[in-house]
Amino acid sequence: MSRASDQAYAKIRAYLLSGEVRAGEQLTEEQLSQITGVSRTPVREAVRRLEDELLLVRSDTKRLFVADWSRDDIEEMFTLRQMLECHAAERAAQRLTREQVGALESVNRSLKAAIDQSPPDVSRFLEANRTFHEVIIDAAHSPRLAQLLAKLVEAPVVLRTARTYSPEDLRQSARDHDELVAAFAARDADWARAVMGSHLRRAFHTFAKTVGPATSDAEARER
Amino acid sequence: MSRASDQAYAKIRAYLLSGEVRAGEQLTEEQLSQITGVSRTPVREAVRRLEDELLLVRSDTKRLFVADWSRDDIEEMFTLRQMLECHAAERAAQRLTREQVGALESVNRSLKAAIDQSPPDVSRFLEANRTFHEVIIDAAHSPRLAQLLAKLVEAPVVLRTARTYSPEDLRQSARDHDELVAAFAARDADWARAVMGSHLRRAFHTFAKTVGPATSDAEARER
DNA sequence: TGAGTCGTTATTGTATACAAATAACGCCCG
DNA sequence: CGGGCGTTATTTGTATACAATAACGACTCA
Repeated sequence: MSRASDQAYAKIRAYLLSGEVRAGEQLTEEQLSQITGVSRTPVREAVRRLEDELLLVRSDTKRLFVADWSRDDIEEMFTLRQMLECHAAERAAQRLTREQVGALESVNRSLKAAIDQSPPDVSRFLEANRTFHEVIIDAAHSPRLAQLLAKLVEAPVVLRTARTYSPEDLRQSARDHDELVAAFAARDADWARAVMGSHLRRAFHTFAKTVGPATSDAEARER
Repeated sequence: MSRASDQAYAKIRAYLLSGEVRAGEQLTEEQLSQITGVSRTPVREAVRRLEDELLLVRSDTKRLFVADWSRDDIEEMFTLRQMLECHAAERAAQRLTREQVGALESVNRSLKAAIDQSPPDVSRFLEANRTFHEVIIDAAHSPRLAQLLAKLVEAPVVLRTARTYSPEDLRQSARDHDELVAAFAARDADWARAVMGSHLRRAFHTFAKTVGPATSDAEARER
């Protein structure tokens, strides 16, 4: 993408995740233009991307607000991600080359190395994790699937960056990845799908523990 | 949305579907600005939406081209839509109110009326069909799911508008809808999912008949 | 002849000024 | 004192000029 609008995108995103701004708060393009140091034109471009990722939302009259993700929103997002990424794993199992499986192994070695440091290198872990899932999605050879998933994956990954992971959570992730690699090496699509499913569903619960309890549809409607 | 950029969006879309322009052809923002009668600023906004819907694509150097949907692209899209819309049907079965089920029945009556005209009123059929699926997606109470589906549904529906449907295809659609209503009335999520699955998969084949034969991954790579 | 480089033209990206729409405020009237 | 209404201020939307970048073609030098 273009230089200024990319820069704007990155800065606004960082700003949203920094905690300096509360969910539901109004922002103006002018403000963001000052924060990012570029004019409103690229800011508007960046804002549209962030709207698409649901980090920003617009009121019915086009005013801009920081999105407010409830626990239900997050669960919904994980559910959709699981559905799509299980499909990706299934397709990938039928299409991954030997080299790509090797690449997955290598990425996962890096992921484990990040865990084994003390303290664990969380950002390196997240990076390796991201790459691992990316290779699978690429191997699924489904550009639209990749595009849909990109949207879903972005939001929570970033919300997550600030969170603390228990070493056990990290190790379990690594074990899941190992099992995925085994399923891929065996070209067993069902196995791959199943492992991916439990991997992501567990990730949701790990994530949800720090957010709060579930609400029923009826309760949700009251808000 | 805003007046000029909406107008630009509608006009460009109509232009793309009119057949005046070939797949793969390059377009410039300037051209589109002249066609739509608005300046490049709202054109750029419209173009972004159309890129998102994959009716336009950009080269690596940001030049703009008319997207070229292969049969494989279309199949991929239908597969994803099926996955998501089956999920929507399942959720809707657990959430639809009596009134909403009544609304579905009513919409489907209108759909049948459109078929029974001679000649069948295809645009009325498409409109009723669209509404029918919309009610279901709404009832699934999953805004992100709705958002993802909106993207997938848009492209083929519009490509389709010019096509001819056989009366038998239309009647089969109506029967599927009837069965979906029955599944919803019985609150049987599995049934609803299954019917939705076959409904959409058949729609794909009906659609694909007019496009051409499938290609293997290997053949696809050669292009 | 063919690859590489420079200059020209076409196209996209950004800044800015202004127009339109919307919210906020205060005023008047009941 | 409260509610509707008009005015002002804020915010988003659009047009336009200019800057940056990429494609194209001609020319040069092996």
